[in-house]
Amino acid sequence: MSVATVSRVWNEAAFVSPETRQRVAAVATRLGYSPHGAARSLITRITHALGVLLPDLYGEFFSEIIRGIDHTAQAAGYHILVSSSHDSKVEIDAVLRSMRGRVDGMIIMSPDLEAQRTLHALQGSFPVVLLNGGAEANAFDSITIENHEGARAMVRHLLARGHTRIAMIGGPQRNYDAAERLRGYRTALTESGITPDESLVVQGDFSELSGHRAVKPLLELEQRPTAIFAANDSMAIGALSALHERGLRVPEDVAVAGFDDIPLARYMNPQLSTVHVDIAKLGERAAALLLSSLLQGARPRQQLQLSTTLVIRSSCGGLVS
Amino acid sequence: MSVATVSRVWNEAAFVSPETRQRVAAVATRLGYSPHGAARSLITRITHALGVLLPDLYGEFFSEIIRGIDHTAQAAGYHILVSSSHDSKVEIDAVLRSMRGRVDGMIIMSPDLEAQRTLHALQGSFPVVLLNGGAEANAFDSITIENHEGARAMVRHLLARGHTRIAMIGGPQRNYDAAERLRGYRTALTESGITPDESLVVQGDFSELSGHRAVKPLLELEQRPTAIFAANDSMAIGALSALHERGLRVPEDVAVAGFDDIPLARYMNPQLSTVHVDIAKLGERAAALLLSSLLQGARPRQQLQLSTTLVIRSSCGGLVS
DNA sequence: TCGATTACTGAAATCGTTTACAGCACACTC
DNA sequence: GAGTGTGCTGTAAACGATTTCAGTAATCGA
Repeated sequence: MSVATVSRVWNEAAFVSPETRQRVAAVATRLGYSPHGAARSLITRITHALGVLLPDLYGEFFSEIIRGIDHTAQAAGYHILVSSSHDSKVEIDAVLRSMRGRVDGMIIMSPDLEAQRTLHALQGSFPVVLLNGGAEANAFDSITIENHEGARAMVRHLLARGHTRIAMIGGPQRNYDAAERLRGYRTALTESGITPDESLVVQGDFSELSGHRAVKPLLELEQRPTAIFAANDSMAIGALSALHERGLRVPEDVAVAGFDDIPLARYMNPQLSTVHVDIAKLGERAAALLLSSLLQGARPRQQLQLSTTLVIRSSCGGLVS
Repeated sequence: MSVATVSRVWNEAAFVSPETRQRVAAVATRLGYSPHGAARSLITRITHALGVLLPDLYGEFFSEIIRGIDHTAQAAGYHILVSSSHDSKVEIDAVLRSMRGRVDGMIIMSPDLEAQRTLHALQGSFPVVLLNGGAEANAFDSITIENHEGARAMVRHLLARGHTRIAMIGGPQRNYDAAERLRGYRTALTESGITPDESLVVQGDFSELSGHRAVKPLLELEQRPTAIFAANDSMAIGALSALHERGLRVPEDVAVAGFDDIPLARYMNPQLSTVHVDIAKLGERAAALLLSSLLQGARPRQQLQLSTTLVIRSSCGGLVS
């Protein structure tokens, strides 16, 4: 019984007589044999694994992304190899190197604008899908959220409700999504003839704590804002709790809105108005994009945009009457 | 220039003259060379990857677990290969097989009591750490949460606050954690001379929605409960929102408590009392346990228990005065 | 000057598969 | 009965690294 025959049985390929097939199968189960992944990948050049590079694994946003990626990957028989928290060029390089030969392609989310440049060198050498990639997006397959449109729509809604002093809690500096959302905020304001007041923009870092902290300076302004728009839900939730602690009612005293629509947004009290992003779908689409480029081989680059929808709940006072 | 020399340069092993080292390094960067993972693993029998099997990737609990695992794994130069949602024996087998030769060891979380039996066969063949494994736990390295103690402590606190009709929203059937928490609830009741009333126990599935739904039957009881203890925070949050919708005040009308202390618990309104579990640490410990068994080789099996602490916030009325 | 030691480099086996190719029996055709 | 398929199985060469062992040149001591 040669190894070749065993291999053929295992792959259900070529002509193998039923009896040998039986015999091999029997021995295999008896010995508890299963093929060695690394050895197979070595010769077939297929690993059945997708690399996933994320900036961080904190919070529901990333949990949802991973869930989405894993969902479609698994359906296609792929595993995912996760690595997180890589912003600097050196780190990204290291991860990329250590994943060589272990994955068939990569999904890279690196909203840090600096790190984007690192990716430039990668171009074409290796199947890559960029998630929320900024400038470099069109050099790769990529998928992004309609950040600008989403933020603009939310601010327009707040304006329609009569708010004129709308504050924004921004995201981390150098973060692509954050920058786009801020831009959308400014667009909406100027479109309705309001000059953005820079004292109304406080910088956060997408964490609940930073949202909590951002409230103080805003309330100390001479002219208090009547609405606060946070660049993501976590910060909006932080802001919500800070407002409660100060005895301010939401939405009566201050309206609050977020961005992302993480699962818990609707369970807040008051329920959080936000810009809905189907985060899991973002992951699913990214995985699908990568898989299609793996299976189809060369094809023109694709740039996808995931649309957002406004979800008006009670934290901003409900629908415009 | 032979491949052997290149290998030596790359591994910084043995004697290589500085000049050759230079030359190799130069050519390597010029060609953008980096070693092939699968090929290395094949001969060294080291993959520098940890397999992670989770029942599901939904919610903050799992996101925190992954974060914890990834954190220590990454510090040790390991990646993690994730696979989710495997309850049936067939699925678990398939994943285990497909990971052979791709990972050095596995962290398996499979709270489903049925699936546990599947693992039995694995024993000893392969480094495995069980996360919250029930019956099979002592056949492997394992780490569990003090579910029973945590639940007991919380119910005792509610009793101390004068509640006598305490309802419980339980977790999925056949789930080890859920079963232990329920057991702790019953222990606390009987310890203080109260016979557990089965009509006060509603089954959920750890999701927010199920927590939300569980409230209705409880409020329709002739003798309403004055406190609701949910087997996890997600369900507690669901219950909270259901109570608000019905115009009931928390904690004045009904006290609510959860289990896990997910990051958002403290941002709820009212802030959620809960049993604190350092979830990320659970993941970290599991990874550390696995890594230590990989590096140290044979050593006696270890069983760890992660302790819990009571976090009393306002949703159950605060501290006992 | 010669052998021994040292410092480095190369040849070749190895890991566990896949796969092209060759080989072998048997049946079929002419 | 010779030639030609057909159906199956085995041999051996990959894949890209690591590692043992042997080989070579330079250095050293006597």
